[in-house]
Amino acid sequence: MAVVKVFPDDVDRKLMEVFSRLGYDGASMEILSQATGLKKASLYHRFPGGKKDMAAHVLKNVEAWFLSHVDAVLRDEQKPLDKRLNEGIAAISSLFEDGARNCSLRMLSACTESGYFRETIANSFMILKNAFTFIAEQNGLSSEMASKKAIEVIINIQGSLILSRAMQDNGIFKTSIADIPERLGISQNKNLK
Amino acid sequence: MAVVKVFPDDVDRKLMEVFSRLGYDGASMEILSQATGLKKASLYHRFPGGKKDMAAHVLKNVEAWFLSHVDAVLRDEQKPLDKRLNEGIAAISSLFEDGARNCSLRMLSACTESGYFRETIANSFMILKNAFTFIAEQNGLSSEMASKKAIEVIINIQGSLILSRAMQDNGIFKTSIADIPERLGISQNKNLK
DNA sequence: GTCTATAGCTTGATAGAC
DNA sequence: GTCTATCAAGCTATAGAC
Repeated sequence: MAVVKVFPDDVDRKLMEVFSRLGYDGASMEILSQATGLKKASLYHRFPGGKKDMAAHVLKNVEAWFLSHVDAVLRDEQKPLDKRLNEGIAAISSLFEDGARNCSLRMLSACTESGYFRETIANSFMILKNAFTFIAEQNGLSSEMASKKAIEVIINIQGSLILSRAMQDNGIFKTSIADIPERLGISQNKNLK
Repeated sequence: MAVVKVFPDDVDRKLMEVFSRLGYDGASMEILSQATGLKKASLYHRFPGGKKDMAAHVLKNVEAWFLSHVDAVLRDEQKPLDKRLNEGIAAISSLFEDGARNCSLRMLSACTESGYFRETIANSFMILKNAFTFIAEQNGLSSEMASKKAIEVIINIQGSLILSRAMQDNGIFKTSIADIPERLGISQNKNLK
């Protein structure tokens, strides 16, 4: 399977990496400047609103990424259900570097400017929830149960990411990710291409 | 059931509240001063090492709290298994204000000084893991399975807390918390005093 | 569109009176 | 043990050359 190139633009990717590692308040303009290779004035040229604009831009990129790499994938009925699911899971795993990278949504959801980002972050989580609910329903679960299971999947992704970083053991994330199909009651066919 | 008074000392409690809301980098000395009602110089008198000392002190308090309100409770064999579990869960729920408050461990685990706190944070998570593993083993689970289930419990607490805050719906946390006994295979006896 | 230089403010931290 | 006053450093943000 091809490696998922998370963000094609280098600056976008570096901004996401810094915010997801240090959060909004920990990511200073100096750090963001060094990470991107752009001087501070250049960053202000690209993002007139400053740091808030940069973080909002990262969140917008993350939302678009979830739409194309998870939502669209899980809803692509041209492929078998379990294959779609595996693809979406693999994408998520690569976004978080198999447990080595924190989630930008989480890192930007609790900071001195959290009010400014709240709606965007909630929307991204909702996209994920709806995508997993869709595939769970297609697998035969009731609407209510599918929704519950979808939330559990997101909880497990977020929680295992925290524990993986805290315990410095990516295995926690990997195990949690590997259990997602079973959690949704979708069995794995190992012989699929 | 008596309300669990999280931290008896007012200053300790306020410090915990600020760090758990804004994280390390978002919690400025000015904010910490206003929250505690102590001027900055007074805070430095109590915590010569400054902000790092304050955060470390919060983490030490949290660790002690987990030992007394969760670990000791789950291991108290004088009480029936399900009652112990309910008590520990209720304590955790009150620490996080039924889903309204972020976890200090998480908020301090990813910041510009995260290396300074890493061991303490990992230790607190290990205390929780061992406590839940203990009660799961007592319930008849194999050592391996009990450990796996204990990690799942912590993952669910952390993940549901994130989602609750992001979606502004404490029900997500409450549901996840309520499912813990079932997750450990420990049935509930509603008639227990 | 990127840079150097700098303004103006906030930060973490300290000195010293009481 | 708490306070007022203050410092040097780092911060976000801007002006203006190229």
